[in-house]
Amino acid sequence: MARIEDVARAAGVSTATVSRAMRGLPNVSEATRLTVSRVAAELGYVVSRSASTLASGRTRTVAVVAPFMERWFFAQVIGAVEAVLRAQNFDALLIGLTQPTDGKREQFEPDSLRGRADAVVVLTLPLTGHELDEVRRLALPTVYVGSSVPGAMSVRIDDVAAARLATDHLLQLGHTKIAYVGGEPEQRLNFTAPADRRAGWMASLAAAGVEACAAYQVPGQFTAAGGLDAGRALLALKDPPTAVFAASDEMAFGVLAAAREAGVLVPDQLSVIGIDGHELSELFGLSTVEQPVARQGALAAELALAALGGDPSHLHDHIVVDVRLVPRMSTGPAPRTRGRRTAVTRS
Amino acid sequence: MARIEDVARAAGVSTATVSRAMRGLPNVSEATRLTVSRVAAELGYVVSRSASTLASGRTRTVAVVAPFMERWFFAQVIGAVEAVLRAQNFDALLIGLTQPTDGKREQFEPDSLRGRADAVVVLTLPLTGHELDEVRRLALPTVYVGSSVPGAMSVRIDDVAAARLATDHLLQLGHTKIAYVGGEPEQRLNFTAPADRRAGWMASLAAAGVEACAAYQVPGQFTAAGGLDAGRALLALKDPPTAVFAASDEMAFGVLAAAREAGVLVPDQLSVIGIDGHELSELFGLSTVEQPVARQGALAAELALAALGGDPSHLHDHIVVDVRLVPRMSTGPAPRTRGRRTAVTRS
DNA sequence: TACTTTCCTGCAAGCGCTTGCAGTCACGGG
DNA sequence: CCCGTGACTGCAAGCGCTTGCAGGAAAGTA
Repeated sequence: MARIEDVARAAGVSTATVSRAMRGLPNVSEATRLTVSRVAAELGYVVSRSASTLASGRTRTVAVVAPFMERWFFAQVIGAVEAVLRAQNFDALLIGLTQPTDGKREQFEPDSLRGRADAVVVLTLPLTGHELDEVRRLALPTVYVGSSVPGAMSVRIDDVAAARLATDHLLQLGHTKIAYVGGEPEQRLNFTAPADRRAGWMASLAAAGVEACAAYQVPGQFTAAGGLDAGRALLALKDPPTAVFAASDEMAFGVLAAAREAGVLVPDQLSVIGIDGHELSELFGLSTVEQPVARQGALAAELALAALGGDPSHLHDHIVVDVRLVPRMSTGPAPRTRGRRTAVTRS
Repeated sequence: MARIEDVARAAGVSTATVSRAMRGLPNVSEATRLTVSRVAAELGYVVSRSASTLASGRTRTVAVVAPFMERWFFAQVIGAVEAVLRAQNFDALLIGLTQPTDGKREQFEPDSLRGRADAVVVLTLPLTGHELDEVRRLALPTVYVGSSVPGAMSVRIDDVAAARLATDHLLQLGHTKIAYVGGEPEQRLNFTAPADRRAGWMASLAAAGVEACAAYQVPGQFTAAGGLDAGRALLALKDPPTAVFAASDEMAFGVLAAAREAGVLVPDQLSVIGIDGHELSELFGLSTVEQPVARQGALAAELALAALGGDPSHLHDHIVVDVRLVPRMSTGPAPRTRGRRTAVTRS
């Protein structure tokens, strides 16, 4: 393939000039720039990323670190990040942290990013303190999505407020037996979403003078399958809740399925609300607290690029985007009857 | 950061030996290898990817090209590809082809991959002939997922057979008014899934002696929203179908929503089946033709790695993975009554 | 006219690895 | 005792760009 030298020779200038012309640096005359880019195009010249990186120290690559990129939220965010990066001719290097079967998450090796990325976008990830330190030590612009870490940038929603919004909605409908389906109790340093959402649920209940029964607190792994299990467990209780607040729409779908399975009518006998604004929540009539998912990804990418562009003004931004309650048919007034519910079996 | 020279000096060997030792090449004594790796670890030495790439011409990177990485199928595949690559210490470079608002897909520039990836995995993508040629010209191992291209490797399902399977299922239930919700009629060279699935549908009907009514053929953009529109259109017909075969589960969800919206009972008045095996299809009782999505991604990555490993035996593999029919509650016997259906409104 | 400035451009020294080729050393066979 | 063999290791020439510095021409100033 054509090298910069070929272009230089063909254009009758030095490689230095070609380099500068190709990158739009200011100290190149317009005439020269035109010649160079024409010649480059003719020769099909493409700058060698590795050579350019080696020489300049810049990679034009942003690492996107995410667990479970299969999940809706992550896929949306990654898509948005990638789009913004691509528009600026930056590359997105995907770093997935798949959970091996032994249950322990694969160790994240921030060191391996050294020299491979100019910035890092970390999606809601239960990092250990050690890992956080390592990321910090990389000294790369870093932006967290879905959680905030001191000293880095972040984009997120107010999880506590979002959870309160959802729970308040249920309270206003007259519910008092409100369950929470969330993540693992595990407390990783910056994996605050599950804890925060639970906190919001508790705060909301407390403000209404309702007791947060421990049995109404069920883990759902943030997956639909987990939500299904959680829903089953809740509906099997002696005194089942009349409403469920799931910390994600995917878990809420699981709860809906559990209800259908048990012949429990939604929303007549059970109200369900989630958080996310999942594409399918509208179709399935799931009430939810919608968050701007793609926008968070785009913002994260923009923050990273701004930092790379040398703009230091956002280096400590902690952007909190707004959420909004979207009531749909999965939430309704609390049932009047106080007695045991009768399971109604369909089909 | 530590350079290879620092390690060499500290270990008392040449950089050449360090380089070989770090990569596990055979011609290094075990003792030396141990010393080198110990010293490297102590110094926190990390090989510079760019220098190594520049010198060797190998990038240890596989480009993953995908449209809409937000969609379920793509997210799953990408996740699987990434996991396999990471396990072999390869990087996944995400190349998204977002559709700009003007409707035309962003031009894919295979040339830009030159020198940035050792192999390419292309996910079901409506490439133009020109783009296909360019990819071919890259002379990199290329594997297509979801479609096959002559001269490259591929992993896919038999779309025609999958569609027949779905349609046959409906026929066996006694349906004859079977609609097809698919993609755009647009015929891109290797974007054969929509056409193939439609062909399967037609073949199945033909084999059963049932006419494939043109009005029963509706585009659904392969999205839930598109499926909703399609479902609405079908249900608004003078003579609506009693069954719908959607070319993807996401579209099928849309059809289900349309039915609910119209008060049409599933499966009593309308049967719906999709293709995919979407995570939520089980929860929502959607009958489907399940395909091993993650496995296709993993296979694709493995093919790419095998080719990079110098194994030429798979260079022209066209792997076709099996699908299986998973009947659920969204499909049932065709309604007996031949007259107009009465819309039943719930809630 | 002589001297700054301003603008462009070229020189050449790297950036940090990889690898073909040429040793070096210890051994065993002739 | 000499030499062929293996098994390692080191030399040094790149890989294809970027960039600090210096040179040279054109334009402005005195």
